[in-house]
Amino acid sequence: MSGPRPRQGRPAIADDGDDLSFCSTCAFSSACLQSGYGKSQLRDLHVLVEHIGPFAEGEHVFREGDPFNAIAAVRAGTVKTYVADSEGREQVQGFYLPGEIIGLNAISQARYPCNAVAMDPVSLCRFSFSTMSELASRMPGLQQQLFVLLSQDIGKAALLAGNYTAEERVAAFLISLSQRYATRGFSADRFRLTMTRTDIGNYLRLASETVSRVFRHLQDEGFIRVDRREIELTGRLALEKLARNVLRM
Amino acid sequence: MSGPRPRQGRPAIADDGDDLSFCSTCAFSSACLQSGYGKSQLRDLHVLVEHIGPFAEGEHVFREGDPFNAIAAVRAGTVKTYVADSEGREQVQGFYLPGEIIGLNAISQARYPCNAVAMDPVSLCRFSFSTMSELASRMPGLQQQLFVLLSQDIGKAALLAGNYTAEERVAAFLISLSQRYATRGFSADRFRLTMTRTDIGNYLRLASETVSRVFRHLQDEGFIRVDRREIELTGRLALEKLARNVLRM
DNA sequence: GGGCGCGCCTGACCTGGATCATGGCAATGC
DNA sequence: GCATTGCCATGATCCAGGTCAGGCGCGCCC
Repeated sequence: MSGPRPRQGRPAIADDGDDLSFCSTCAFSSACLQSGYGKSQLRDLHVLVEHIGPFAEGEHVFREGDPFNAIAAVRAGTVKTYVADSEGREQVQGFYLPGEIIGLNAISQARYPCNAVAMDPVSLCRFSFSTMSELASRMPGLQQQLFVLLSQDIGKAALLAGNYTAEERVAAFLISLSQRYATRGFSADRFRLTMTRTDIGNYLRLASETVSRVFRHLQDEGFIRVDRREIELTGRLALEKLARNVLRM
Repeated sequence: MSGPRPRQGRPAIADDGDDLSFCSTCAFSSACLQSGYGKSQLRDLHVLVEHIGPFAEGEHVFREGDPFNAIAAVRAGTVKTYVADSEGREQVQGFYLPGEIIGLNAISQARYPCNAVAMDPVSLCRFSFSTMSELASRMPGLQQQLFVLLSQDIGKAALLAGNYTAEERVAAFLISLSQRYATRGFSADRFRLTMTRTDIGNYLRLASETVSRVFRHLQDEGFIRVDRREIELTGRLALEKLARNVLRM
C-alpha cells in the first residue's frame, strides 16, 4: 500500500488483547472464525493486520504501478478502483464496500494494476501479503480462504462483460449493492450511493445521461425512489428480474 | 472433471520415469521448474497429474453445476468456456489454448460456474485440487504459483468489460491469440482460428456479421489476410495500436 | 448576497453495430 | 452428380444508447 500513510486512529499493529471483535468488518477475521480456528491462532492472524486510514474523499489508497505488498479489507467507506486508457479517460473497475477486499489482482505482477481512491472517508485493514502467504502454509483453512477469495473475484469481473441493456446493467448494479450492504448488516432497501452518476456510468459502460434516464425510468415504473444520492428499492422483485441475466441468479 | 471420461491414450497417472518433459505444455510442471524445484519434488507434483482425453470436437469437458474437484491445463487443442443466459443464448467466456488453465473460477463455489467444450481434439492435464492444495502447504513456491495464476485470471476477464469499438475488440482478440501462441512456441503471425465467427462474436459481444465485416475491413487496410479459418497478421503494429486500449499495453 | 462550479437532468439529434434477408461456397452424404 | 448442411459474406434497415447543448439546484467561497 503506497500513497498517503495512516495519519491517526488505531495503533498500526493490533494489540494482544482478547477483544477479537475490534475489527468486525475485517473479512479475514470472520473468514477464519468460520474456519473454526481458536483464539490463539486468530491472534497469529491479527499480528499481520494493520489498521490504516482514514483516507479522505478523493485520496488514493494506491496507484497503478505501485509495488504490491499487501491486500486490504475495507473497514469503512467505499473504495473505487479504476484505470486510465490511452486518451486519459477513466474506466472504473469496481466499487468496494466495507468487508470487501482490494488488491487481489495485484499478486500476479507484484504491482497494482489499477488505481484505488476513496469515495468518502475510508479505513482499511492492511494484510502484508508475504506474511499472510507464509501463514497460509501453516493454516490450510487460511490458504483455502485465499483461494476462494481469489476465485470469487475471477467471476465478478465477468459479469460486466456481457451484452446487456442499460436497464439490465443499472438494475444489476442496484441489486448487487443492495445484497452486499445486506450481508454486512446494512439496510437492503435503502442506502446511499457514494458515487456520482458519472462513476456509475463509467463502471457500467454507460453515459452518465443514460444512468440518469434509466433511474428516471425505473422510478416511473415504481421500482425505485431516487433523491440525489439516496435510493430506495421499492420493487425489488422487478429489479431482480431485470438483473437476472447479469447476476446469473 | 465430470462428463466424458478418458477413453484412451496415456496412462491416467504419470509413471515414475525420469522424463519430466513428457508433458511439456503442462503449465504447472514448467511453473515449478521455474520455481527451482528439484526432480524429486517435481515427481511429487507429477503424482497428482492425470492425463485425460482426447475429447472430440463438441464434447464437453465439464458442465455448469458439475462438482468441482480439479483444475486442468490444456495440453492440446482449444477449450471454449461459456454460460447460457435465461433465454438460452450462449455467452462465450473464454478460449483456452495449450498451456492455459481451466477451472480456476470454480474454487469459490465448489462447482463449475460455466460449461467447457472442446473446439477440436483436446487433451488435458488434470490436477486434483484438494491434493494440490495439500501439496501447496508444503511447497511455498507452488502455493505462490497458484496465487499468481488465480490473480492473473481476475485481470483477464476485465479486458472484455471495457467500452470498445468492434475494430478494437477484434484487433485485441487477434493480438492476444498471437501472443499466446507465440509464448507456446507457435507462429505469432500465422495461425488457425479454431472457432467460428459466431463464437468469436459471442466472446467479443459482437454479431457474427460484425466480425466478418471487421475482418474484411482489416484485410482491406492490409493488416491481416484471412482465408476461412486461416489468418495471417501482416500489419501487427497497426493491429497492436488498435488493440492498445483493450489489452492495456 | 452573489458568483461559481459541480452534479444532475432533459431534450434533440446522430451513429455504430444489431438485425434481417439473401446468396455463395466447401464439406459431407447419398 | 445432386442435395443438404454449416459457415461465412454482404447489403438494407433499424434502434439503443452516445453525443451535444442547455438548464437547474445546491454547496462553497469570497
